[in-house]
Amino acid sequence: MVSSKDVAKMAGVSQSTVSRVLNNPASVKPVTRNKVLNAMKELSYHPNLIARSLVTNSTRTIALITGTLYNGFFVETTNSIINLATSRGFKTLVYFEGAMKLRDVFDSLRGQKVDGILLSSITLDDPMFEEIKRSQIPYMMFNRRPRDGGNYVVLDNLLAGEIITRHLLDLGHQRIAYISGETNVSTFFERKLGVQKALSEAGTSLQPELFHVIDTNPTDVEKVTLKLMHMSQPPTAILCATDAMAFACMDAILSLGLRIPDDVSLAGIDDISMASHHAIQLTSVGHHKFRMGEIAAENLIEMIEHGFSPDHPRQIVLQPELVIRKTTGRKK
Amino acid sequence: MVSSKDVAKMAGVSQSTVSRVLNNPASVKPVTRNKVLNAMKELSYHPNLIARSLVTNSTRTIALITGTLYNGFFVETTNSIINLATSRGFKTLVYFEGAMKLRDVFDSLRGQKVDGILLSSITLDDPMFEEIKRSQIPYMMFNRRPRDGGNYVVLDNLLAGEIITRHLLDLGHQRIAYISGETNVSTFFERKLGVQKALSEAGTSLQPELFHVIDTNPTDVEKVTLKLMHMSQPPTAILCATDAMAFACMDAILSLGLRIPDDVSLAGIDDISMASHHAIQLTSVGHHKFRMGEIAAENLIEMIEHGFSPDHPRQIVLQPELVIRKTTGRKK
DNA sequence: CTGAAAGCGCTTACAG
DNA sequence: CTGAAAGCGCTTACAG
Repeated sequence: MVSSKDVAKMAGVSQSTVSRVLNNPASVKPVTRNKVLNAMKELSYHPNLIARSLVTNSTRTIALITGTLYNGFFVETTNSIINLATSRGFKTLVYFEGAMKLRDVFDSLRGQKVDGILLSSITLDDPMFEEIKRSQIPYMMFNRRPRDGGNYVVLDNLLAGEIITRHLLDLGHQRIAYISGETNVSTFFERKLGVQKALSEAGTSLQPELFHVIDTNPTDVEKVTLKLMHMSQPPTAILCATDAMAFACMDAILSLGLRIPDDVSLAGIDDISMASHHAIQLTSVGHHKFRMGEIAAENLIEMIEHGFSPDHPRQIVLQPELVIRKTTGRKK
Repeated sequence: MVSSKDVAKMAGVSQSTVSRVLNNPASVKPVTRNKVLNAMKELSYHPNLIARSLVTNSTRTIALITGTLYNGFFVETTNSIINLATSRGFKTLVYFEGAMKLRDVFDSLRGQKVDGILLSSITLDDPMFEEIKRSQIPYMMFNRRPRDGGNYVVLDNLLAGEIITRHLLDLGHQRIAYISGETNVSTFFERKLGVQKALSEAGTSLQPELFHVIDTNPTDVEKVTLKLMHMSQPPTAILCATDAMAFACMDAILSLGLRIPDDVSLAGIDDISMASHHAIQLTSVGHHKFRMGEIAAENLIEMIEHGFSPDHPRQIVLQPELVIRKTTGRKK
């Protein structure tokens, strides 16, 4: 491998000068600079970024710890995060939730000297939150947040749950099923609170046989959907805690030969882009245009470049918007 | 930051010994080893992987250069690639096609000392291909390949194009439109060849007014679909070169109030998982079960760990399977 | 504007 | 089984 020492020798200068033309070209005389530049080209020299990182203690790399791409929401955030990071000259190391324990990912990240961390994968009372704060590495959580404190950008999930439930109530639905993910996660915890709030304001409540907390994978959603629709008195509307779950739910409903919304109304939360496809037309509530991924990445990079104080956390809450499409209808 | 020197001091041993308990614990006496281990825990020591990489010349990191996640095909490969890499102890640096020039990505990768490269983003006559080979970095291409040579895993795209076209011909369609991506990319080049082959075997050919080569983004697909359906004599079937394009095409057809397949048949290529959703039911041809992403990652890691010879390239061609769903029907 | 020297935090022969 | 020394390829004061 050709090193800056080789370039220096060929150009007849010192290694320091080679380093300068790389990092502060204005500080070296044009004639010298050109000699160095030519030697670099001649030897097709590529500076060893590892060596540079060791001394500068910066890698221009961020880590993204995200929920699975089988959830279209994370496809969108992953896409915008990586694109934004790239445009700002950062590389992105991607980790999927569940493939490794958060604690191991985090230990590895410390050794790797990433400049910042973006994560969606944190539970309400996650013990890792303290460690992350203690590590002093700039971080930004998105979509989910710990019970209190920290830097994050999230949807107003309580309001989202409330709005979408009220929409179903307004259509005359009384038997509303709610399929949720585990409530040790802020999104599911808060969305459920919103659902309950809207129901109680309507003088009713979440009925135990219509409320299911499950793993969010398509198979489990399908199973519980079949169970619901096979009840002696099935729900007239099903609300899923995410659009990704609503897609799986829709798949199961249609597989039964039932029609949406004629036989059962269906709604989701997140308003991901596939929801607007003409073959889907899912009623949902979300924040599509606010670009949560970009907000997260932008704030993180600002913290990396301009410093941050733990005393002034960045807490951004996006307002949800109801988007009524074709999967919800008046109760017959 | 606490370094191995601090650990050594606290444990009363040399830095070499600290390094040994990390890399070859069996070679150090249990008593000594425990003293070191305790010191590490006490100081909550995390070895600096950057420093290690500088001397071992290995980063346990691979780079993935992939097409956009707005194409569901790449969602699936990205997901399986990162999961497989993680399970083998590799980190994954992700780059999206288009966000940076391939040449810049590649220059950056050299400096970063990634252990291997996985890329879908290469054109038939891409000048970068020579550079990649010359760099000696293990690499594996997937989905697309250069005109000749190299390590890759691809679908038999010609056969795929042929099979799906024959399916449409068998249903009695004669006015078959074909919407393709740029043919300087192997997938589109070969799929088109397959389409032409099937048509010519049926005594017909690709008619210029029904053949469109466009950028694969949804907006352009929708535009060309509208143009097609507004012809005085519209096609009775539309074939899209990828499922992702077919989804956009479907969206446009449905927005016109037309029914699929009653008014027009629609088919794609890739057989991505969303194609089987009951609200979509897209007829397609692909290799779903062969897990292209995993094959690519597995081969790359094998090359990294056991070496590779440019004289024996790894060239894997997956056989396509036709999956007839609900979007294609007999010509009326 | 440029060079010599030290140092970033590891690993790796080498010697004992 | 363990330690002292050198070195990986850069950058960064410091001096001139």
